[in-house]
Amino acid sequence: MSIGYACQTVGVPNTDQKSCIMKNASDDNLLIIISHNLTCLEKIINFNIENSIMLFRISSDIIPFGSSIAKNLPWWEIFASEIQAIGIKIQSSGMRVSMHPGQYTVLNSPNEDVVDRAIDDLNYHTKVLDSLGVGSEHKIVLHIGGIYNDKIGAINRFIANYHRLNENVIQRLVFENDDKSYNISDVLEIAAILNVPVIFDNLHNKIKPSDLTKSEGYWIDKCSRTWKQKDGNQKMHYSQQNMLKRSGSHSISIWIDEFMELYQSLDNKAIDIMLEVKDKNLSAVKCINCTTHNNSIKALKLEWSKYKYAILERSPINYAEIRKLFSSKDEYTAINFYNLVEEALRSHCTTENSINAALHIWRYLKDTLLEKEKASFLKHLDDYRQGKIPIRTIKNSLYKMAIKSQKSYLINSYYFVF
DNA sequence: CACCGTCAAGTCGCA
DNA sequence: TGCGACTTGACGGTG
Repeated sequence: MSIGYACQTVGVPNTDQKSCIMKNASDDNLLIIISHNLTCLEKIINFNIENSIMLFRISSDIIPFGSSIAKNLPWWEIFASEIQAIGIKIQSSGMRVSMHPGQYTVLNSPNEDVVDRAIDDLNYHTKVLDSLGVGSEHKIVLHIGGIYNDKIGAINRFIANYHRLNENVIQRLVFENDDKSYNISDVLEIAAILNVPVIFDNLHNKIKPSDLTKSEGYWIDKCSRTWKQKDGNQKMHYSQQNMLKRSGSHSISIWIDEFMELYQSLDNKAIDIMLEVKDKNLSAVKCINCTTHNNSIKALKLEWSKYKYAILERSPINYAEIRKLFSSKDEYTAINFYNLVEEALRSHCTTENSINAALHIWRYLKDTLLEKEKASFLKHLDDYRQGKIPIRTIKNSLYKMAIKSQKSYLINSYYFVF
């Protein structure tokens, strides 16, 4: 089983992709952005390897306007060596990557122009994966599309347009159930006709179920039969509803108890799980640590080093509780640890606790700083105490100081993420 | 540096 | 027929 995350990282320095608006999409500007984005992708892949994250979705925005304005800009030749180097890292580490055109790529539109653009978009996504040199188990995930008051007609059009796709696109294509139009049994029916693998998305299935009497396990098992040898392990998408937002919004983090219910229920643990969640790699590492038993103590202590100041800031009680957990000779589990982490992160910071955490970070930095920087920090702290500035301002300046002093222990801390 | 409107994309519900 | 909502993260401009 590999567990991964989509498109971007949280708390990993220098991995933020760039984009631009259409009016700035000159060849020169696009090349600058593409070069930057490829550098970011390489750093993300490095991070994934270092953290044993073996599943990752590459952002469709890696090449801005890749299926339109940049279509004839031969980025795959200009950056051939960079792309190849990234591809080698992916393959030699055993990582599996994928791409996922968004809701605006609609293959079954009655509008021919929209269909043409969808085909261009699928060609573009295929070009990215082909350029990396990765095999056909590195997939492109597509939704079926719209209904247009005639679902049968829309499905027939989808099938007809599917046959217009190039063979190299078809080799990578997989279909996913959505939360509005095509539920899991709709997708399985279409996929059976076209002999295409199916991704089961648990949250979409909760919002638009096909049959309330069937369990998630039932659909996962059905989907498993659509995956052939050349497609690699079965994949699914997993996410949880953010209870504070509208239906379909992804949760801030993957709450571990709920995830473990799914994990325990899986008959086939060889499935790969793509998490769709706001905290990205943080949840991926969490779920990996809770489902892997080798080196888990070492991995958990590393996690603790990253989470500790974010927790101190919110819940000194849980901070103490986790320290106790690690110092005890009793057996402790990753799940116990993450339950305490989650509980702390759901709490709010008091001014006093925020200052305390900031001072803990400050202790690591103050000896490396100039008098001017020290004075500035103390002034900031005073302004925060008086409610003149938000804690974010202090965190940002501490982060800059951590970068400047090359304190990797601090740079990697999730204190700066939350 | 913080804040917030805008941008891209296609569909669908509602005047 | 046309418009706004929906979604997403970064842009781009303001203060």
